Amino acid sequence: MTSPQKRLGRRFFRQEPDVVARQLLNQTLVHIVEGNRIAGKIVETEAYLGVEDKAAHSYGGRRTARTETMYADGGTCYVFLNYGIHHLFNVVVANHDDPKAVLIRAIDPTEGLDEMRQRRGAAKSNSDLCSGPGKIGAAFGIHRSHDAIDLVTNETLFIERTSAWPAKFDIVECQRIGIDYAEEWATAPLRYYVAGNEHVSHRIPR
DNA sequence: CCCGTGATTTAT
DNA sequence: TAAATCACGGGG
Repeated sequence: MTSPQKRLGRRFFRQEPDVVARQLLNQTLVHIVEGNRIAGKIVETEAYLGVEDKAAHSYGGRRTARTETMYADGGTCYVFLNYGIHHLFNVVVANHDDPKAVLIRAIDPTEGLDEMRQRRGAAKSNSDLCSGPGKIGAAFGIHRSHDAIDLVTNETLFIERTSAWPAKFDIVECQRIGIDYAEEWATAPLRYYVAGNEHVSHRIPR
């Protein structure tokens, strides 16, 4: 059962990306598929700062068919296909026409593990189900038809508040993954994860 | 470590 | 119209 007031609302998502990225840790992503709840706690995120950030799709104000969603209001979800295979789930933050986002990189799965396993196929252990952004897209059954959905009002895809702020756990900050092309932005400490959590993605930043 | 994958973007 | 790029993951 999902009470509407348990969900994260517009005010939460209309903050800056580094703030939302930190505060999303231990909140719960929910996707209802054919009446079943697929859910888990977010344990790793990355902030993408918008027009100034060379790692962001919206760098320099780039506005194309794909990046258009980044210009939507905070709370909209931005899903894009990466390397031709992986569907990456992001949350647009800040305000309309200010193209900032947070990438959800790892989740501690809590509900619907059997359905996740069916979609992930090869995955065996729980910590292999959602320990990376592409794995999350597969495990949660998220694809490009979910792009531009409003997480604040949508009936089947949303984020529930399961953690208070300030957080009662330690947060590790380090550089983001897979953006070596981004020059001085490649080393900015915009990746956040729950310290010691076994579900974070294991790739080491160089 | 290396490489598939294919839509999107950018260069001719 | 063609080429390059890429918020990754799986198998060695």
